[in-house]
Amino acid sequence: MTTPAKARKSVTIKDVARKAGTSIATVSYVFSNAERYLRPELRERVQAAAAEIGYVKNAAASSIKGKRRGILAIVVAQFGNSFFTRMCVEIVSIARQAGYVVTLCNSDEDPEQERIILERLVEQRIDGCILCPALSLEANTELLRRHRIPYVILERSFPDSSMTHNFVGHDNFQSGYLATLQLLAAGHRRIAFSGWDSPIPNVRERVDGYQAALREYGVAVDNELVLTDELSADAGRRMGAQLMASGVSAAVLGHHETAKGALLHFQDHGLRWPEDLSLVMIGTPEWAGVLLPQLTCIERPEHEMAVASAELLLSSIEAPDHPPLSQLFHCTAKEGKSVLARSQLP
Amino acid sequence: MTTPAKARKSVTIKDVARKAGTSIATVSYVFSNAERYLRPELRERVQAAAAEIGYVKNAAASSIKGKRRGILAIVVAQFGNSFFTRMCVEIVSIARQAGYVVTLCNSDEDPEQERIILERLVEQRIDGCILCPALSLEANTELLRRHRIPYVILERSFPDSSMTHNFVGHDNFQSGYLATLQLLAAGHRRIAFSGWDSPIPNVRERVDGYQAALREYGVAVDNELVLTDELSADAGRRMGAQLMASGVSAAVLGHHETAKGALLHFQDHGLRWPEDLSLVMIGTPEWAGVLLPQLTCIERPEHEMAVASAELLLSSIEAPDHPPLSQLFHCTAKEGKSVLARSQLP
DNA sequence: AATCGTTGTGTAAACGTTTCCACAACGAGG
DNA sequence: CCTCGTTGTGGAAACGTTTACACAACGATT
Repeated sequence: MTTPAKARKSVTIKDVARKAGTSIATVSYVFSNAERYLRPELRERVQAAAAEIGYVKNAAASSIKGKRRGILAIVVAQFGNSFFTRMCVEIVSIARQAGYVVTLCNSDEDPEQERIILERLVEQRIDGCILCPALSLEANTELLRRHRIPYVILERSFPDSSMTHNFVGHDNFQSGYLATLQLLAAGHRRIAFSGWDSPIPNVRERVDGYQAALREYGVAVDNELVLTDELSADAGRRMGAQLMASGVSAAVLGHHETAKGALLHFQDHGLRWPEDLSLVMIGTPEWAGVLLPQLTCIERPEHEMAVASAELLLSSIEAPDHPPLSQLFHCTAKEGKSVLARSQLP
Repeated sequence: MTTPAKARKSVTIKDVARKAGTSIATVSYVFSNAERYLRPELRERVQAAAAEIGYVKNAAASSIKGKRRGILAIVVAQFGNSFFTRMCVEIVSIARQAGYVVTLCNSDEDPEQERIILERLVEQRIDGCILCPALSLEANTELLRRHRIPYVILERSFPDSSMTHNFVGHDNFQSGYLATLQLLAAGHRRIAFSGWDSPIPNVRERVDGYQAALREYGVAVDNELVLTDELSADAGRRMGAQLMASGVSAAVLGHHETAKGALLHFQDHGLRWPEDLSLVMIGTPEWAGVLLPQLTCIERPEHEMAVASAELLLSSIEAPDHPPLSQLFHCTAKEGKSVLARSQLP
């Protein structure tokens, strides 16, 4: 009777030591302690033995002796959102250069999912985390703090958070302000705002910026012109219809997801931009590049934000007791063809 | 002189045991061995103690005793490609339900990057991997096989691979065929193909499908009409120009990335579809949803493919010695407004 | 009262690393 | 020839878990 081929045990440091005719300590020094001086001949002999039997060190085992884990995580609330996708790509590549593997997670705007994800990440004893939180902040960052896992809050800020958390995000007030300014400067006075009806402060801040810009131009703020709805293309279509009915000459599309629906509605119903309605959109989704006439977009400095958050995380891993840092980035207007200059009449 | 606050050691199973007045074995049973019977009172006491001092088990430590690691990985060659992004979202969510955390990696079409990534993943002793390989297959899957890490090749197949690898992908021949068929059926006869000039077989197979469809309709294959170029919007623009100059009445846009450039070129130069040129695109990028007139797209069954690859991976983790399985999915045409029916003249 | 299952609990030996520390080998100085 | 630094190497004790196994406690059988 033949014994069934049983799963071969994995190759360990011991096997390498035996093969190279040395001790396990030496092998460990070769792979995990570059400072330690070893006779070059010995070092090479060990490496050759390792290569021959296909040894790769076990990061899990090494981490329980206090070495760093080698894993970072990014937890975002909207993984499909290309703003996050693009930043993730950059963050992952920076992290890899620093020797980390990155776990990407999607909470899908669900704080409960987020909690489950973070618990699993804590189980894995990740070295650090970049978090774009769903809805609320305290509940889940508490978990990270208790386990002394350095983290950076990305893009979504909450009141008073700068004292307790590392933060990288953009100035939502400014993006709302800047968007509105494009339209005001072109002579528009009846300007609507459409956006996501969200409990997170970002949207509210954009509206505040919008209103501040209006006031600066002496335009009365009309709350009827602030439209918000849920985050879907259908909701966007509804708002598109409302915009068409509202009689405004210009609109700020405050969130790309709903903007998509509004634009589809416009196309379906023959509304042309900028002839019939001037538009400025906050954000630069993939499709903004192919849609003509090109929209004027308020662009977030994605690259800088990705670099900043990655570096902030890496440095707070190095210095865990460093006081929290906040970095607020500003947007720039990327001019398209969607704003029509209009005679300056009331 | 005050001692500096040193990093508190992490909470371990021992602390819980001490707090609950029991042994570490019992604590371990509570958290990692659901079958084991324990007095309910004891179980609860342990859980309460753990909650109180904030214990979370260390997955790394538990994995070195042979328990599964709890980490899967997806390595794709084009992370920004929304086809992959959307599948990733689904795979991650299926994996999470099975208790895994998923690491997402981007090789950026670079086999060397891919190797580095896979080596790190092996270091982490991941439980399984879904891989969309850059350029070649053998070099890097060898590493996974040697470490007995179950894997599934996604979307990119290579000759003879079905014997050695698990595979989930779509039938590129069929997608090329189906795209061309839309145009042939509408009466077109001079039909161009534009696509990515890639060493991976996918594109070649699409061209084969395109040519097979032509032959089936008795149309002579003209190699001049097969355009390929690198993967960029600029290359797409070049091909757009070539298409306009070629005098064809219809074209298959064989890859969304170059298609984007071609469409921009068309828009810039006043070429309208379907009036001036009928178009069918293989793939459904985000922007296909907003561009009017809506393109007829050849759609891959993303959802089914995501589910299939996740389940294939999970099941080959359960049964590592199961022979490799290949699943080939078929595309469907999603009709838009970009194909003009044309009188059946030669 | 001695024996025997049951049932529940804890001791201790792994797992694959890292790293402290002891010590071997060796040439130089007495 | 002995001692003493150097310098390089390896023995062995951790790290936080899991789990085989021994055993305590207890009621039921002889």
